[in-house]
Amino acid sequence: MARHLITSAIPYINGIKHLGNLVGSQLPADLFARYCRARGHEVLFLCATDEHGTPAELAAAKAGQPVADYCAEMHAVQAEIARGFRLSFDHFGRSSSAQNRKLTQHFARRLHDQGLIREVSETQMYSPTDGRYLPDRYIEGTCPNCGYDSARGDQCDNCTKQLDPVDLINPRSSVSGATDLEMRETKHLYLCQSQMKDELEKWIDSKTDWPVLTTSIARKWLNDGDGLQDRGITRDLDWGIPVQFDGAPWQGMEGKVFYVWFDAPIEYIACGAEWAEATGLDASAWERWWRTDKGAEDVTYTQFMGKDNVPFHTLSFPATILGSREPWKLVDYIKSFNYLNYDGGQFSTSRGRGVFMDQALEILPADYWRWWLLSHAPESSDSEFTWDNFQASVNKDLADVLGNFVSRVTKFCRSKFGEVVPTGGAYGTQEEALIARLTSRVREYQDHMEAMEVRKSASALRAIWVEGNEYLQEAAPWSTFKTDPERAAMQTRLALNLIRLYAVLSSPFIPDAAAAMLSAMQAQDDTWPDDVPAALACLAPGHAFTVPDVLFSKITDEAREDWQTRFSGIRT
RNA sequence: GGCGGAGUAGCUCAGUUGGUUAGAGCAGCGGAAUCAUAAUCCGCGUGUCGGGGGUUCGAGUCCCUCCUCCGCUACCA
Repeated sequence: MARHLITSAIPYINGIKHLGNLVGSQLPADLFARYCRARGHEVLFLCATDEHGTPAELAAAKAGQPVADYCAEMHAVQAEIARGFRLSFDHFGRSSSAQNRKLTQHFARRLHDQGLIREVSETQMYSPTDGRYLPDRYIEGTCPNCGYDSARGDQCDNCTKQLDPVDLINPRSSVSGATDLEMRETKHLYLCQSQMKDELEKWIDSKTDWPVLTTSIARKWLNDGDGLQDRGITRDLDWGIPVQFDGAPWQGMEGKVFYVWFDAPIEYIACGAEWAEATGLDASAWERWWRTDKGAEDVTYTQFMGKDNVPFHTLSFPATILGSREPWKLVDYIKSFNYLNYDGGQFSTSRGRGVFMDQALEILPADYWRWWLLSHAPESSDSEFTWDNFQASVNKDLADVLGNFVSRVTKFCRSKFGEVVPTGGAYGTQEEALIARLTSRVREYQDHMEAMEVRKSASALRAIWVEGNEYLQEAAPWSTFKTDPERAAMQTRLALNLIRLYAVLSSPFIPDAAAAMLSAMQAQDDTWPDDVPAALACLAPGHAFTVPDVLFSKITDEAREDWQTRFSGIRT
């Protein structure tokens, strides 16, 4: 039995995520976690909300709520949706937790003690009306280059020229519209990533099995321009983890907080501590996952994320871990994803374009989405969601191939033998051949799952389902029943056992349907079929079962057209 | 602008270090079967592999160039 620590990129607290966000991290992480558990491995699967930063403050202000209340509420909303998608986190934490505050301050102090933090004095745009410093992006004005009057402080959307906020003509706050902006001098802490460049590069170079998408992004940041740059890790905000020495004052840093990209990855670790507390365990329970001096030396740590998060997970966070000179667990494998596009364009949170997680669950059960998203996961390149493709894939794979298999087998048995596994008969050549094919296909499925090849895993699983229909077509128990009832009994018994086998194999992808199949078969045994012939003898002659309701009803053309229209515009 | 990714069958996508007639699923066409959610199974693929040029005995794969789309560009997270 191996030990797997699995984390999904932590979603930002600001609003409900869309399907592109889901398929890029949480869902494949869940697939892998469920698979590892099914294979009998020990798993700790963690995710959390990333709660700090300016967007959270602004969203809270817009909602007329204190930011802490807003985050608590949104965390509960996201947790509920995660449950709806059957994301099997061992803990869904919060980056605003006491545990993360403690750990983040601890790491900052360690890095400071190692000489990896320096103070930088810089000037920043301050808005007295808003009572806050404004990130470049929240300053608007007229572009000095093209005259566009809504250029942002970091870049002009019209001519794409990169800007500095001081370049803008008539700058104003995009938060309040205030024009009384002033430059103020402020001090910030920088993490000296440049000092760690060689160490990080060596570490990346050692990861020869990582996907090119992951390492190429990391190398680009390491070597682009002047190489890896030091990075500011503090901000002038109210909402965040105070810049302090383990709770004691940090000279000159009063009123400042850590930047979200410093504290968010540390939440992966803190989430373990939250999990231990929530389950009534002591610190050693999570430290044996996270500290190589306290039992984590045999842990395999896998992170899942979209490609936009790769730099922080390959460079900034490892710099924090390595720079602490403490024996924290470093990531072993990073699985990164490209983007899922929506019907010819991007999913867009700000424009409300596409399908959001809450809306998806309102119109269809989680398994439909899980199956389509995973079987079309954007692994090697960006991929595309269209309603036509979604309807066709789901109807064919889930309703016709798998769902109908369960129906035809259980209903045939009920009509000929009753709702019990029939007795009599012995395997012939068809059955031996089927078992040989299944054994090989199950191995193929496992290989893809272990390699985290999501689409290939889905395709291998589907091929296993198809084997059942092929067998039935060839064996034709409805014909043999007329001439050789014993043989039909054996064929039907085998087919019923296939349903149980499919439930076990399919549960990482479609947990609800898998549970319904097991329940219909009245089977308690859900152990992984390492031995296919044995697994197909699990339901013995005389064992009672029930005919389940339709597992997957089909998506009608009317429904598809309705959704196509409903989700084409702006979310209200 | 710089960097990165992508462009393969009507659709969604595979194509490992260049190597025999470029693949899968869906859709489509033909057939079989009638247990089942009109669900299944079998058979059927000549597609300028974005355009052009080059290297090679051989290029979807390597090099150059052009076109198109997308992402990132360090204070959005």
